[in-house]
Amino acid sequence: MKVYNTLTRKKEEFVPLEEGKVKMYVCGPTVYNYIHIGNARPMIIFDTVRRYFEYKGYDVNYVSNFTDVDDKIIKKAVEEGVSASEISERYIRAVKEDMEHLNVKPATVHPKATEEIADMLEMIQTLIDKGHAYEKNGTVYFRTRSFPGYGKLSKKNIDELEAGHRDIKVAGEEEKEDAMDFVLWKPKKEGEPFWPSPWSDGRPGWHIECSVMSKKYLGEQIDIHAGGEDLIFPHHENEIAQSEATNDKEFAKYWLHNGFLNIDNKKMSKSEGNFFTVREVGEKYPYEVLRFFMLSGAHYRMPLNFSRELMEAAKNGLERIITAVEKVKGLLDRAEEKEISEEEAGFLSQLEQLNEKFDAAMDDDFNTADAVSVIFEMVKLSNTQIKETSSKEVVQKTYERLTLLCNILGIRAERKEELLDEEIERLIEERQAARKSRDFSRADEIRGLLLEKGIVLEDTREGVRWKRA
RNA sequence: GGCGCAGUAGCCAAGCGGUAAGGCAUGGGUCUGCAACACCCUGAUUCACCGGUUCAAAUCCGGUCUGCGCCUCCA
Repeated sequence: MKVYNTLTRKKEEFVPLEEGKVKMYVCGPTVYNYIHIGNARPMIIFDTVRRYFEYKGYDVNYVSNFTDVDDKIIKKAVEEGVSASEISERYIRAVKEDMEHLNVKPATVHPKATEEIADMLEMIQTLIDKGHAYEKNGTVYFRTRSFPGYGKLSKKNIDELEAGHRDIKVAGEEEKEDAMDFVLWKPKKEGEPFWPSPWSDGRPGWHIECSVMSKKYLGEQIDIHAGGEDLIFPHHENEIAQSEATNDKEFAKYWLHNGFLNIDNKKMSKSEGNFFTVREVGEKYPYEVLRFFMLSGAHYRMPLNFSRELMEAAKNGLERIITAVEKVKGLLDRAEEKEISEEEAGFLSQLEQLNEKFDAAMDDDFNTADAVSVIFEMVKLSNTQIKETSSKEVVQKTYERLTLLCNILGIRAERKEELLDEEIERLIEERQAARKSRDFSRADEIRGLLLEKGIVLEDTREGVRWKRA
């Protein structure tokens, strides 16, 4: 199994620190608003990574935080005249709902920054004691130049960074020893939430959170640390500096970063006004379409463009998979238990081969786009080979394989069991009666009527099927 | 200025040294009362461009053009 490691800029064979176990940390959202579809990309990608590891038999300890104290949260709280925790609690709830809709499994632990302050104070103190941090007027800074490996993840050179930002440096923060130093702890301003500390009443800097939560829930060394590519610098670079300076051990072995989700080939941003929340998209498309789009649209490290046309294509593609799964499922009850024919034996071995092809795609740095294409190949195989006369064992195996692969990608491939209201049921029956008596104009009239209600009918050999438009 | 990514059919996209996966869309056909679904057929002598290496290149090397990202809060 190969994973692309940002640290080495190479695909590497995945070797866990501990046999059979994967410890992974994924930087979670700052909860000051509903998440947008760009936030959803890493959630879906790394949830899929996790599912694949689990499928491979690993015991995955998956930690993803909520940053619940931050300038943006405070700003929002002030705007609404409520407490910061009210804001963060509200949006944590919303994120969890969105995650559930997107079929993102809850993390093993979802730590919140505000509940880990004690451990942060401890790590900051250690850094001060070891000479990696210093305090000035209640603010604690990390002494960046004291960590020799600084820049190894982002491949940046400290001196070049400084040169490029002389203008910004002038803007403030003159009390720092060095422009590259970053904040570990900062004093409160009037009205802001705060926690007592040896240096000042205040709150932690952003980067220290992840170092602390990762250590607390996964240990000093972890297998995988992941997040969006924009976090490489400075966030992940700073985490490495803090964690390795504290623990004197390599922090994370593999660093995985997903590419951006773009709109009209431009990065989503609030200033451009070109962003959509997960909920907005969810009003127009089923959530599973969004998930399918994210996994089939491009490799996770590449930028992914979002547009109506591409979502339509994803919707139609997913529909094809679901239709195939439903067909096989429908045949399950009716299929006869009988000896497998020679032809079917060949079919079964093809199924097996496709499953291996799927694994090979996923083994190659989680190539979900390729993996999805294998599902399509399996769909075609199933559509052409599985019929009413197929033996039960073959139908069963096809159904299991198809749903297994979909499950690994977190794609819900079955329509929800849903009861139609009585009137609709009655209309469908009436239409069937009309068709039987060859009153096709009445039958078509009813079909049109149902379509207006968002019900699409399909007359298959196995009877009438319906789905939501 | 520094670091990095990408350019493959109408659209999306895989492939990363051995002669172009898959999906969507289009057009034709089979099935169907019709429609939908499904199936069959329809598509790149060619992978931005120019050189080079090689028996062999979309894949490696050099250069050019174009688009994008990071370097500041950001998934």
